[in-house]
Order: sequence, then C-alpha cells, then structure tokens
Amino acid sequence: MPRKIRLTDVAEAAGVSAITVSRALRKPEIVSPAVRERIQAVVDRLGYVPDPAARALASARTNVVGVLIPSVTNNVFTDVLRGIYATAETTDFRIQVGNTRYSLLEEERLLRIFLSQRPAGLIVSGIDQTETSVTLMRQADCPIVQIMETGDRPIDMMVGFSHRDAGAAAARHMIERGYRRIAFFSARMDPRSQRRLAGFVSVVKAAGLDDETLLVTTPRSSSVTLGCEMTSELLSRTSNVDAVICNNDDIAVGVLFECQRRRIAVPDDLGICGFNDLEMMAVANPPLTSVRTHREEMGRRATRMVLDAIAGAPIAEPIVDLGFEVIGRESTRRGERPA
Amino acid sequence: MPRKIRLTDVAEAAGVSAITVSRALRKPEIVSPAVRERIQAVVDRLGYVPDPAARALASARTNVVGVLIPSVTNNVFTDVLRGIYATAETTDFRIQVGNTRYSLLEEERLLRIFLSQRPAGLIVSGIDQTETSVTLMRQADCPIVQIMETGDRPIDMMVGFSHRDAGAAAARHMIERGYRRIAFFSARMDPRSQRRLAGFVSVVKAAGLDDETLLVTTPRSSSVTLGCEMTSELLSRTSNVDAVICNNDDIAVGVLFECQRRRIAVPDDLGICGFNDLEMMAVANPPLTSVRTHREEMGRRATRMVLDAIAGAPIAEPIVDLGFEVIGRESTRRGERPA
DNA sequence: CTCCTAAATGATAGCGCTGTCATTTGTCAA
DNA sequence: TTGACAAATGACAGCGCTATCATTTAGGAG
Repeated sequence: MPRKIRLTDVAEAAGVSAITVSRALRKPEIVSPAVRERIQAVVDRLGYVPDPAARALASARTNVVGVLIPSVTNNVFTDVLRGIYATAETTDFRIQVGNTRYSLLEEERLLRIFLSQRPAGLIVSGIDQTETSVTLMRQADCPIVQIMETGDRPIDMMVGFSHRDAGAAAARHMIERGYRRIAFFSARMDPRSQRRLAGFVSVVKAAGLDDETLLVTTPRSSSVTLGCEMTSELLSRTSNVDAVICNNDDIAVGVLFECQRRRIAVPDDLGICGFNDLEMMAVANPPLTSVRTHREEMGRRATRMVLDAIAGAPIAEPIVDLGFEVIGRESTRRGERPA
Repeated sequence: MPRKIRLTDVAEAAGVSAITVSRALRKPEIVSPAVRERIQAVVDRLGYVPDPAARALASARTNVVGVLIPSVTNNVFTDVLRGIYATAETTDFRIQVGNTRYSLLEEERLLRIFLSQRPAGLIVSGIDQTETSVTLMRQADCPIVQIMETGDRPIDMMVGFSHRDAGAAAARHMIERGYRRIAFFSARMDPRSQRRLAGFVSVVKAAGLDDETLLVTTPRSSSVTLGCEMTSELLSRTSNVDAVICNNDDIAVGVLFECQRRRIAVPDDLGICGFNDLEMMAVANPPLTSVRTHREEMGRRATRMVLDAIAGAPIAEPIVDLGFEVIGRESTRRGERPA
C-alpha cells in the first residue's frame, strides 16, 4: 500500500506552500486561477484525498451532518433519509444517522455524542425534545433543522407540516363522504400520532360524532398485522362503525385484509383511510384513501437548509410547511345509502 | 458555552498524566484499579467526552464502521441496517452508511472515500464488486464483511445465504404443491435477483417445466404497483399459467391485489410465492407463501464479526450461512384438482 | 517613480489525542 | 538486602490539517 498522499506532498509537487493548497481546495476563489489549476492538476494526478480527521481537529468543525430519527425501518423515516442522502451525496458532507428508537432520553444521549463531535449541522425529528436537549441545541453553534412537523418556536429551522391539521382533514374527508361512525386506529403513540388523533377528535367532536369506543390505540409499533388485530378488536366491541381512519398506511392495509376475510364491503360497509400515502395504497383492492405527505422532499429540503446555513447563506424561510393532501380513493367512496 | 473539557483537564484533576487517562479510557486493564477509578470519577464529574477527530488523527484509525448498501428505502436493507445499528449502538463505534444505488461504480467511489478515512471496519453488500473495489478492499487494513449472500472467495468475511438455492427451493415448493406453469416475476435485476432466478430456472428445467414466456422482468425497482402491472402483462400474453414466484414480497402483494380485482382465485387458479417474508405476508388475504430470510440477524452478525475482528478476536467462521426457509401458506395451498 | 491599498501567498503554531520509548515503582527469589 | 523483571506511569513528538498573522506582489493614483 503506497504511503498516503498528504497536503504537503501536493504542495511540494505544485511548488506552493501547504496552506495555499488547503485554500485552493476549500476556497478556490481566493487563490489565483493559474495556481489553482496547477494545484488541481497535481491533486488529480496524485489522487489526493484530504484527511477529515485532521481537518476536523484543525478547524474544530467536522464535515458530518448528524440526523436523529426514531426508527431506521419505519417507511416514513427511510423516505426522509433517502431525500437527505440524495442531497448530501453531491457534497463533501457525510450523513451520520442516530436511531433514537422513539426515546427522548436516547435522543438526548445521542445529541450529546453528536454535539461533542462538533457536527457541521444537525437534523432532528420532531419538536418534542427534552428541556436538556433543547438547551444543548440552543448552545450548539451549528445549524439545526427540526423535521417532520411544524410549530412555532423552532430551535433554529423547521421543515414539516401540521399533523393536527392532517388528522382533522382526514376526519373531515370521512364526514364529507357520508361516514358517521368513524373509528381511529393508532399504533405507537408518538407525539405526531397524538396530534393527528387530536385533530381528528376536534373535528368529530365539532360534528357531534365523537365516541370514545371507536378509538383503538396501542403502544406497539404499527404493522399490517396490527391493522388486522385492531379491526378484530374493534368489531368484537361494537358493530356500530362505518369507517376507520388509520394513523399509518400499513395499519390501513391490515384493516383491508381483515375486511376481505370477514366479507365486510369496503367502502360501503366500512370506509378506510390511511396516512402517508405509501405507494401500495393506490393499487390495493379497492384503492385506499390516504393522506399524502412529502417525506422525501422533507429530507431534501432540510438538508439543503442545513447546507445553505453552513455556507453562510441567509435563511429565507426558517419554517417551511410542506403541507399534505387527502387523496380520496375508492375505499372512502361510499354508495348512496342511509348514513 | 463552557470551554470544552480536554484530556489534560481530566489528567490534571486526577493528578496523573494525560497518557494515563488515555489508557484508562481505552485499555482499563493496564491501569491500576485505584488510578482507574479516580480517573473515571473525574471523567464523570467533568463530563469529559473524547474528541474522535483527535483520536483518529493520532491513532490513524477512526471509530467509524462504514456500511455500503444499494438502497436506503428497500425493506431488505433497512432491516439489515436495524440489526447493524442495534449492535453498534452499545459500542463506541459509529455507523456511516453509503448508498450505492445499485451502481458498482458508485460503490467503488464510496469505497475510496470511506477507505481514505481509515475506517475501523467495513460492511459491504453482495459479492459482485468491481476488480478495483476488490483490490482496494484487499489492501485495506481493516476487517471487512460482505453481507446478503455467500460465496467462496470472500474478501475477508461473509454473512448471508445462497440466493440460488433460495430460488431453487421456491421453485421446488411450487412443484410439490402441484403447480406446473410457474411464472417468475423479477424487478431490478441485481445480482442476487439474478441468482434467485437462476436457481428457479435450473429447477423448472430439470422438471421439464421451463417456459421463457413465463418470465417477466424489468429494470424498474420493485413495488406493489409493479406486481399489479406484471400480472397484467403476463395475463395479456398468456392465460396458461398457474403460479407466480415473485422476487420480492411487494411484487407478490401486487399480484394478489390484481388477482382480487380480476377475480382470479388464489391459490386455486394462481399460486403466489414472494421473497423475504415481510411481516404483511402472514396476514394477507389469503396469507402469502414466502421465502423467509434473516435480514436483521444478518446485520447483527456482520457487525459483531467486524467488532470482534477489530478487537483482535480470532474469527471462528469467516463465512456464515444464515440460510432461509420456505414458509408455505395458503397462497400456494392448492385444492385437489387436475394440474 | 513613489506610495498606498488590496490581493495573493507564506510561516508558524497549534488542534487533542496516542505511539513510542523511557522511567519509576512494586514484587519476589536468592 | 539486593538484583532482576514485570507492571505502572510518564515525557515527548507528531498525526495532517487550518487559523492567524506576516509578508510579498500587483495595480493603480498622484
């Protein structure tokens, strides 16, 4: 293995000082074009790659953008991650993912570790950090974007949407489509799920349609299986229900499968609405209504905001609301019959 | 923001030299118990966290384990990732994921970047790296585990299973269950998909059941939608088919939805078999047969192998075959009728 | 020409830690 | 008590880069 090429090797070969090479690489515009090109040629010829550890030590700043998410398997976050990776991979910045497993304390622990490494930027999920976490982040001198939801009082920047509004919109959709006995299925009550539920509740209450027996929740994480089980549980409790809003698409698919098994007609006997609008919703049988969210775009946007802030660009919008759309499909297209 | 606590701060407070603190943290056993405890107390009190950049620079070795995977959204890899994160998060090592997007050249590029950072270890997907990548990895002086599949000639270590055997086993299962006109649906023909197809082909050929018109492939990435479309395509081409083996579970679910729409009876008119045995397969209607693979365990195992090797432990088994199981469910449980 | 200013380049000193070798301390046999 | 050897600890240099300040060069104005 040939000895590692260092900055000084490049400098020597190009006939300039080390610091000039350093500058040519980091801020080309402050080096004269002639020198810049000569250096670039040598860099290419020798295959020089800067040592990130040395850079970090000397500049007290790494090229790492930390990302804290609650799950590395949940579709919602992997979609966001894809957007983050896609945006970061054309730059010199590396993404480092921390998995908080829906624990605010684990988030705090990871935050400490990340911050001790002087990250270039940080992307964290949600707006419900612990007091300590918030303090840590306020003291941090790197750009920070909170993703997944919006709120007032951002730590620095935010990209997301209102989960409360989304839950309310789903409820309104069901009511407009003629459903009256609307159940709500929710797994893993993370803060965002709770806000969607709150939005749902506020709407059904206002319409005089609220009924606590129609709420099914569990701390287990969401899955298709869970959708089946929740359906069974609800139906064992009451048959007086004509629709289900699911806090996640996989639950909705589970409800659909269970309905098929029990020969419950969707959408006539039971309307189904999911959340996130995963790809499969459109091709299910029948196609399932869902609330579309913009997960990949959220990742892209958040990353761009961090990178812009690192570059010192002024932040036009510190809070970006990406919105959502209720995509009404056949699963909530009820025939004309008494409500 | 209080000044960062350094090693020397701890050393001073504990009344020892810096190097002793360094040793107490990295190799506690070579420091006397009394001193070790005194140092640990000071570390806790001051909240000292070592600077990874300085460590990396001084020791020419980072605490980063690089992971190269083709996709950050594909379920298969996110499950593996979960195993990797779970195993790594109890250690001082950080995971850094590189997304090759199924491109061997991108993989090579990322490999160069990763290796230039002197990673503690590397986990790469598959066994089909470019010549250059292989050379780079052979020259690297860190442990490397290839995951997802097995083969002879590992670069260093391997954890996976034989995709060819898995494809063959699925084919055998269908034949045993009485299917004779067995189609094969495959998206994104990555090397592993191709090997599963090859295993399938070898079995149907041996049984005299091979028919090229029953092969449906596409470079598009797999999805439920794709399963629907492939079903339509196949049926527009021929109706002489009694089963489908899908190279991915989401395709299988798509086939199921399309069958439901077309009122094709599963399993009597068409048997369906997926691959990976995602959670939803067991609760679909009817439950879908699939080939179960051990993705999370693969991630855990690979990470443990890397960590053990870093720690200098002898490698008991450099090649670990995790196997697979055909989980026969109702979707391939055909009633008694002429084949 | 000279002087002044800005642009370009360089010299120097670390960043916080660990590798290496040197020194001190402790233990035990003779 | 002494010497030999291992265990424990320390001194020092330097990993590869960049921040900071110093110096040189270029480009006009007068």
